[in-house]
Amino acid sequence: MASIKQIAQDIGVSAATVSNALTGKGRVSKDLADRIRARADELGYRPSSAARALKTGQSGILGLVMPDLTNPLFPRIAQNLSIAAEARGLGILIADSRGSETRQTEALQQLVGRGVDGVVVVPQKGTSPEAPGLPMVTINTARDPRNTVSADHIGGGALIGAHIRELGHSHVVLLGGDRVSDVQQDRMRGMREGLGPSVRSETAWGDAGLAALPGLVGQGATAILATSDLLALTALSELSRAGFSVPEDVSLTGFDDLPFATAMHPALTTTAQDVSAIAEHALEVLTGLIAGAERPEAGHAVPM
Amino acid sequence: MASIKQIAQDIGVSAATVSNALTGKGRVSKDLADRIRARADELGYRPSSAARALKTGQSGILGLVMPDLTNPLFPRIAQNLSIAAEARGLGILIADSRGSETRQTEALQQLVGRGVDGVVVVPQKGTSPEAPGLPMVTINTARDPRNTVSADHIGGGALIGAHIRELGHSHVVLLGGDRVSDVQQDRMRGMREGLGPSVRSETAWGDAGLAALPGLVGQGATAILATSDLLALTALSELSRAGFSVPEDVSLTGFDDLPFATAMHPALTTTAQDVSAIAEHALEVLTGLIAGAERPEAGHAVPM
DNA sequence: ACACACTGATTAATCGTTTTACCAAAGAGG
DNA sequence: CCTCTTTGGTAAAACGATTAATCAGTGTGT
Repeated sequence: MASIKQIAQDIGVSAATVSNALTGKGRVSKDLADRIRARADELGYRPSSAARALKTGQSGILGLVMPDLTNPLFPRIAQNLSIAAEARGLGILIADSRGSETRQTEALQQLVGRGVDGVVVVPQKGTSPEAPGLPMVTINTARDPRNTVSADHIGGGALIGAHIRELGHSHVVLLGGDRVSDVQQDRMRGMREGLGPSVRSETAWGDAGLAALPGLVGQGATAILATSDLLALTALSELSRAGFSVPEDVSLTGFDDLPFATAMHPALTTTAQDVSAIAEHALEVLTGLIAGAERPEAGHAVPM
Repeated sequence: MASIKQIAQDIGVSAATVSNALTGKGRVSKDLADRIRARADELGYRPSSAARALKTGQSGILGLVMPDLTNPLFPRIAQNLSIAAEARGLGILIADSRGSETRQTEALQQLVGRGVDGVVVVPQKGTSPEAPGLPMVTINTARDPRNTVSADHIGGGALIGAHIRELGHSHVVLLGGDRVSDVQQDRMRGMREGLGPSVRSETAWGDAGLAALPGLVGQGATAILATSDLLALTALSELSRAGFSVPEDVSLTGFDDLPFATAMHPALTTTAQDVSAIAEHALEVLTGLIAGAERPEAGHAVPM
């Protein structure tokens, strides 16, 4: 309600002086500046973000396009991005593309229309959207050419693979949810690397893969390596329905370290992304781009 | 980039006419309006939301204050609110208070500073925040006097209680996470109502309550009624660690119907909030308040 | 013919802030 | 005493859209 003009009148100076005093930019005497600030918080003054945005061309708001908020991993990313944004005095406008690619592009348009200064996109599986003339960073995986920053999914997969190999397994199943997901592809590739040539591994995808699990275990597979915790949970249910118990009859690993993974009994073997570091780096690059920096030539992978 | 002035010059009319043509408000001849619109999308014109907000005093953005995005229930609410907002042409700025009450008030301040038109608040357990002179709706539970809309937690609890009673249980444990949570209090109250006087029930809270579970089951309790799915999952882990199996030795129920509840085997008995209806009603009330309507005198409870 | 309504457009003010250019007064240096 | 620099401040023009007030024509009814 209270404007800069109000304060100016009260104190008896010009609006420009008030602006200078509050932002600390122009030249204002220490004493006067103090009086202005005092009056400002007496009135509970808040600068109009609309007016400021209009004049400066910067809204101080970033857009965030998420593939699906009901998948627990993404809110975690959103939360960390919002922490990182807050630390920089920026706000975050979240758009959910809810699984559809068309909604993803719509969301992007919407955000542009609302005047965000830049966008962070976690792309829909298998897509690589573009923002029309707007600073943008992508959080995906190394496989995506437009990727800006991501967890080192290959490295994380390798960790799990190696762990399983060291436990002495010699026949395992790699379980993926969706072939078109670059992230899952990279996790699988990493797992194979970690397992090495000595371990026999079979690959199973999606619902068909889930259904095939009991059979594969019957044929001697001693471990299931899922590409996500959610998938591991479903696999667990499928296995116990078929009469196999974990970890007695077969080992099971996940990916992402979702809250329920540790609450499960026995706790799911899993691996955690450093979501906070990813968010931090994403915003670092994005604020750089907004300030006019060059786009870094290569994506950055945060270790697991 | 392209402004209204740009279009006006190109066509050879005044800026006012362009504005009128595009918003459909003033009087513009059909023919001219068409030419203006055509030129507008040739240039890819997007009205500056900052300018519009400045002039009209409305940003078209709502604020959303969430207690903790890592709890899977809240992203679901956020998602549904964002759907409801989108349908009304509004954007949503999300702030996460991450479990702290001070951060909750900070977040509210921040949103106000960013010029949101109104806020939806899902309060921190046991708190009831206020927004300074801003339209606001609260999503909590009937117990909260400032509540605007909520699931019928009492009714939901009663459903579960009745279900358990009908199954023939005569000695059960009500398991809560945190006493200060109004929502959990109401769920418990509902459960007691549903169980009726014939069923003996004991109440257990928090970590101490979890630890006491095996003992209580040993003393003859045949069902555990948790106030949330997340809590039920932890209870499951605690029970199986103690050698009890679910549902053979003891029954277990949850609340919220989180995705993992159905993925568990056996599936967790649980109850679902109609989050979509809640979101819809919350925005209905909020947009009403923004338009100047009176605050409805009582909170609205969406049935389970 | 004359007042009158209607149509289609324009002018100009306004929202609140930032910012450039300018100005007055005061001290510094010669 | 005159010029030069520094300090502290103001005036005014933006930014891009909306909107009330106005105005020039063109029919219309009497």
